[in-house]
Amino acid sequence: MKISQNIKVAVDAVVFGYQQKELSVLLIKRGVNPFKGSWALPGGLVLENESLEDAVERELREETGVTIDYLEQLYTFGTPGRDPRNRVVAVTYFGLVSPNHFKISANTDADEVQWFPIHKLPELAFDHATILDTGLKRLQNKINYQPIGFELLNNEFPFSDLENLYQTILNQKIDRRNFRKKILSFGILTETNKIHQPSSGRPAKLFKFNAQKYKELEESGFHFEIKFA
Amino acid sequence: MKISQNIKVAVDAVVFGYQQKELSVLLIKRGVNPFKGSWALPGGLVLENESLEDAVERELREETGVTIDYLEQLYTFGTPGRDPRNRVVAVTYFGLVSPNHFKISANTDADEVQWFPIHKLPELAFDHATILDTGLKRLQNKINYQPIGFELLNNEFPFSDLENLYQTILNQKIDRRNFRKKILSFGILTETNKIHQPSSGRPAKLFKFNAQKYKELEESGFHFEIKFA
DNA sequence: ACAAAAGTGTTGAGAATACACCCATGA
DNA sequence: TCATGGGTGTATTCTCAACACTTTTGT
Repeated sequence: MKISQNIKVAVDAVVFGYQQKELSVLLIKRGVNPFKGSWALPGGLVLENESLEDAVERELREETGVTIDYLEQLYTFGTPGRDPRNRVVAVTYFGLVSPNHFKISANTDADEVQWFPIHKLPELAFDHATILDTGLKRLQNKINYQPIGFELLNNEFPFSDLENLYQTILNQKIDRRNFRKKILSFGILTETNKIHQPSSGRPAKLFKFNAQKYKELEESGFHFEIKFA
Repeated sequence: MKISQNIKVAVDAVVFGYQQKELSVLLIKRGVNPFKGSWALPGGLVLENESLEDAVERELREETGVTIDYLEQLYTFGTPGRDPRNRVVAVTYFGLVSPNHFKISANTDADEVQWFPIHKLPELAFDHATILDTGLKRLQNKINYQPIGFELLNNEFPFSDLENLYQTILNQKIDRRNFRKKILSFGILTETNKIHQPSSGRPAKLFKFNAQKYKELEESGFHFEIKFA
């Protein structure tokens, strides 16, 4: 049974960053048709001998100059007609970028790539709005049971950053005392002896996520899990 | 930028069934090279104008004659070299089949399709062992926070079936009293007035999963979740 | 009467929640 | 001294875990 199939395979990435208490997504402005001039998720066709992960990383590098800190597969979108030219199956990825990699477009036209706060998104090309939404839901879910939030913070951070991050992503208030108690009880944060000087107010101790410790705990049956009132 | 890309897109399905206290997977015996004669997951190339879901359903129908009761996307495997012929990207699906759809191969050679208990698997073609494992993990995870277990049982079932199902899938003993209490407290089971006569022992009431009720509860913020000692 | 599976409650321990004031710093 | 954000403890409620005997039926 020989089937002549002419479907293209692409990768697209929903990449989140967090700065100044805002969650943002990395978008590029399309330079070619279709949807020329529209904003879209970074991505493109997979090369013949390239793994899917390599393809995403390459596209991100080429189109945005961003260094990605966390990457996992999100979902595959393949409905016929989602690309007006050919049939394109898009394997999408979910990425996180830490603030020190937040600077973008070292090697591309600065007009063509930009962080958009999640509440100020432009119209998106193709079905990218759906993809983005899928990515956001993944983030909102996963942050409750995997320590991925740390990827969106500096290596060393004051506790309030973590609080704010969760509040921003989940879009709800959380109890500061209970949250701190819970997170600290996990024993996956190391207290550094540095302190952070906020623009005003009392200085704060800086903490560090201890990935090594987390792995150990995980292997001995520990589950990171946060619930909110 | 024109890229000539010659990657094929396939779908494969990890389909689970549950009968006689055993969890089984649906496999087919390959009739063509490569891996002719090997067991493999049902699947095949996507047709030009067919959605991915349609493709899985078609392949399952054609190759196994099975009617699927639950289907969701699992993961996409695309490492170059996973198929020795062309580059093939496989979008894999995770399926569940209820006991009344357990009969297979109405329209295919009976030798070519078979349920294999999860602990008596043959060698599998391609990277299908990895895919199967991914599917099994999905099942083991998801059964804890989504009411998908019911898809593996008859429409009406005695409580012990549910207990055994969880024990089988999670491969651990669970406390009957606590389990029943927890599940019933959700209010997503309807007690029928039928009873089930076991081969020996006291007859049991039959229950039914109330999908309507579950949807309502879910919309009002309820989360199905089971934890075990 | 016995074997087999169904059905059923209570108690203690630990976790989640709700809640408000003092502290350290810079302006 | 004031404004700003950091840091901390307790009492109550709820949920989870541990645990064993009685009931109904067929043989």
